[in-house]
Amino acid sequence: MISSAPIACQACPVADRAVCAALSQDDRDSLVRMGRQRRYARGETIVAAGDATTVCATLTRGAAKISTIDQDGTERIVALIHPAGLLGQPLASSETLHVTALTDSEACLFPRGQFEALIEARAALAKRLLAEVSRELVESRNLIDLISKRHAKGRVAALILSFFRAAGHASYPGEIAFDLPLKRGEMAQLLGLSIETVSRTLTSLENEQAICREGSHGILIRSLDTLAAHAA
Amino acid sequence: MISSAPIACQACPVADRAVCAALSQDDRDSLVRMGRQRRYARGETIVAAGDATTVCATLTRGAAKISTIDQDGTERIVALIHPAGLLGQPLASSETLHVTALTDSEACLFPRGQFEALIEARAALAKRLLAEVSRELVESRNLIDLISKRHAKGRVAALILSFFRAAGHASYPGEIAFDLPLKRGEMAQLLGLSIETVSRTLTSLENEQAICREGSHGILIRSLDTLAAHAA
DNA sequence: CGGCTGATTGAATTGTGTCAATCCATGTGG
DNA sequence: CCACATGGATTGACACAATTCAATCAGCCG
Repeated sequence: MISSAPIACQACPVADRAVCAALSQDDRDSLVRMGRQRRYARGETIVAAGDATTVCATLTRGAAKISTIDQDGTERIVALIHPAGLLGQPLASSETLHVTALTDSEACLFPRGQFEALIEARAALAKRLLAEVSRELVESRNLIDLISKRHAKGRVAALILSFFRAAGHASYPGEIAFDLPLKRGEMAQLLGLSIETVSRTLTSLENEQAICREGSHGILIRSLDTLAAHAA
Repeated sequence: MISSAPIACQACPVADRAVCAALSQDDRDSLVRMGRQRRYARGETIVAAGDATTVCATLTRGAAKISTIDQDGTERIVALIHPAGLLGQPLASSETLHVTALTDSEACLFPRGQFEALIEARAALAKRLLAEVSRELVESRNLIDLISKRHAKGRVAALILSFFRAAGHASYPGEIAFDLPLKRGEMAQLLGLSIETVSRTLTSLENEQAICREGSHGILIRSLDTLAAHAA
């Protein structure tokens, strides 16, 4: 068990983008008092299926996946969360959703009941939350956009582009390196492909000079255009 | 152009489930005054890409799809909306999303600015909206769950089950018929398959007694178990 | 070092996309 | 009322892409 600590907003890398930004100093103080900050190692569970009704959180550092587990134990990824994103929506039942850290991560956890009470009391927070959930909805639809392509190369290219954009370097020229915090199996599952196809597709993209692989998760983009062409 | 009319909440089939249900009589009256009710024929555009920033709406009858169009003109469906669902999220930029009626439908349209002002003023509306958008987010993730399967039969079976559930008959025994308001091309596009594969998969499901087709859109479920097994 | 997990590669099989023909329902105009 | 055109759905044949099974490889930790 990794230790949890009081929340320190001054040091928060997403203080301006997270939903808490909507609050007055006073309200934020009371939110801080009821929340906890916690670190997670890669692979660690952040919110288990049962807890989803009792807790919600903001991811401050790292990356996370939201997934379901069906009866025969197969995991199915349904969302990827980047810093400032929400883990466990308030006001929505999601008893079957697991949240897991994809890389070493950090999050601020809030008791769901108290958090919802604060929503009730502060219209600004509700509005900000609404905006955030709407944003996640748009992202989720982008994800659907990704995977409803007919060919493996298109899906993989689109996934790479999506992480590239999430990493922040919106539209740089030249070569950019970043991390793809998913294992092959996770990519495969998300894209509806087999592990081997993902692997082969990546080597194929590398052979045609679209990307370079660095280790198993590092990606260096050599030709945005080629990727975009495949993803189209 | 089909005529638009003042909103009549007494006759609204989703008055209890739609977001407007959160409002007091007075507030609802003012919402009614700024909104318009309108009918749409199958295939008709409800919200065009550009309008998405100026209007939002509640679907009261029928079914709709939300889609993007990429540069080479290919449409890509990213969500399916059922009655009481939202068309065009307030507070989220979605300039590239088209909304189209899948069947003859009806919706209440609201000017986005005025609607957002009302959100600002009425916490209950914001909370209700938040709940609705969260629900759509869950549904969107279900959709991802649908299509991130590796085999065509699983995807098609899961889509049928999803519409079956949305149609309301949660868990009936025996044979149930309902309508699948998507053309083959739309199903294909959504599931990342070709039209022909969708067609062949349906005949295959029919051959193994899982479903019966009635016309091109009617589905009669003969074996929920078989479908569920494929969708697993 | 040996055992582990994850990634890659190869060869054979199966599934899916593509192209093309046909079918069916619907609607239109003569 | 029929002939015809139209858009969608279905079916077949073939090529190609993806899955499967199996072997190998690379990195990591005890």
